[in-house]
Amino acid sequence: MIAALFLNCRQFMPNNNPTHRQAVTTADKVFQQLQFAIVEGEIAAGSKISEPELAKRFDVSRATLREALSRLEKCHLIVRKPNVGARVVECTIEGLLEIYQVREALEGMACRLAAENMTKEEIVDMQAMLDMHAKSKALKDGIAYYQEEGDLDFHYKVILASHNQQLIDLLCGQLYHLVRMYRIQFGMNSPRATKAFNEHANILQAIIDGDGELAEILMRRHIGASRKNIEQKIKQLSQNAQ
Amino acid sequence: MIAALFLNCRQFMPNNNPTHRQAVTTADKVFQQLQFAIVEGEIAAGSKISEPELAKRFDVSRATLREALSRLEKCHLIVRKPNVGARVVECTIEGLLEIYQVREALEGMACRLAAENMTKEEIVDMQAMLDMHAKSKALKDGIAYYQEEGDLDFHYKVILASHNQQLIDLLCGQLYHLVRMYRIQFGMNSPRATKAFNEHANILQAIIDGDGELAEILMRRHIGASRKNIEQKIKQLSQNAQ
DNA sequence: TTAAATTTAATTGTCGACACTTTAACTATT
DNA sequence: AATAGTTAAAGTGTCGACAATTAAATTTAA
Repeated sequence: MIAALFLNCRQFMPNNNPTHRQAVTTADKVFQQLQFAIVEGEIAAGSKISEPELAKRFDVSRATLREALSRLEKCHLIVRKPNVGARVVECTIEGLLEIYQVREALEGMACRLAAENMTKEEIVDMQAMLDMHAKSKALKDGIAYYQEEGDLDFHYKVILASHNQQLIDLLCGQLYHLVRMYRIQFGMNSPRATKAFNEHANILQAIIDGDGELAEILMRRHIGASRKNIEQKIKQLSQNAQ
Repeated sequence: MIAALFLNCRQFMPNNNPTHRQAVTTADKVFQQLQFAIVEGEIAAGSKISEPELAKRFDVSRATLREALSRLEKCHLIVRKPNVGARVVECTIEGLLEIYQVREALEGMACRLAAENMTKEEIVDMQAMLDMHAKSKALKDGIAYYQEEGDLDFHYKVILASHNQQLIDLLCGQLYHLVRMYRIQFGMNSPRATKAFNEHANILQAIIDGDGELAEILMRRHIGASRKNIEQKIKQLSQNAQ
């Protein structure tokens, strides 16, 4: 049971991503594999991307590969220069800060809208999820990792509950792959397990009460706290390095 | 002088867009022309896009055209379905509302960051712009249209002043083309000329004071008021139609 | 020896053609 | 006449090759 959970968790987000459609074309498959490889660091951040090499590696034509690259660019995982080529995006502290600022704004708004638009079914579903998270806290092993994915799942459900397609596309479609990339590459896979859970519970309560204003404030604080937590860890890391 | 202004204004945003690079490749040019055609309504909203037809019309290969389509999809001007094709996005009232909600969140944050990060040069530049807007209010002809572009220019400068590349890409790179499309297709080219100017002035003052919190609140109100204004106009339109 | 200029190699952008899927038209059956 | 099944047409996805540009290597000049 738990083992299966871990197995699935590795690709949790892509599979659970509501904006993530089943791959039908070969360009889709190449895109997904490349996305995974970049997010997980198998293709190093900042490294140059060679179209002929990758096309051979995936055994597809360059046209197909370029279609996949085009989508990677869409979610900011690579950067392209005309007549020069593509590079995997670099993970900088400034970049991390920028993403969290965007998330604070967008997810705050999503949370407000969720409080205004959420259906009863969605609320029940969300409460069930939080209950599950509460029980899993008792487990000794894998708490951090589960909480990590649980955190993402919570945020996902809130975003979906906003019923705003633009927000859903922006957050789930493009931004979250970058978020995951940063978390993995900086080794931040256990952010504030217990505190985060309590914050989730408070946010959900505000949503249930239909208090959009409070829900937005709480979500922004939640994300802001997560950002500060990561910044602090990075600071420690750089101190130890010296 | 004024005539030249008008001439430029027609393509104001694309040219002034900081994320808008000079077209070097032919796919770039096709993309820009298609973008303009869709935003201006020359290619009807909701209409199907035929790759062979457009390729012939622009005298390029389908590969080049598809590269251009890929970028149109990136800024949500078209929607693609695998093995079926692309359609120009439809302008619905719900869609308009969604965009304004996203803008309220993102530009609010951009405004907060601008208050924290703006340089003296940027402040001087912005004050000069507002002074120019104040004088142009005296002109009899073209006030509305100028204010329209002036409004966009103000928002642009605020977004740039946030110094957050993610925000700049999201807002200037993709979202604003949709915003312009909606304004043009719904015929909303003169939103609250005088009121908007005063609001701009207040926002700039908050930025100069370094009061990020207030700057964000004012910007959100400003965009919210603009949204309500448009919603009201649409309501009147649908009433007259009956 | 260094720096500039030229040539070479490699990579990206673009093209036309083919394979597969979807949609439309047509035929056959109830 | 209406529906189901079949066939034909159109459109999208993919491929390999050529053209244009950039980066590297070599040569030449100071």
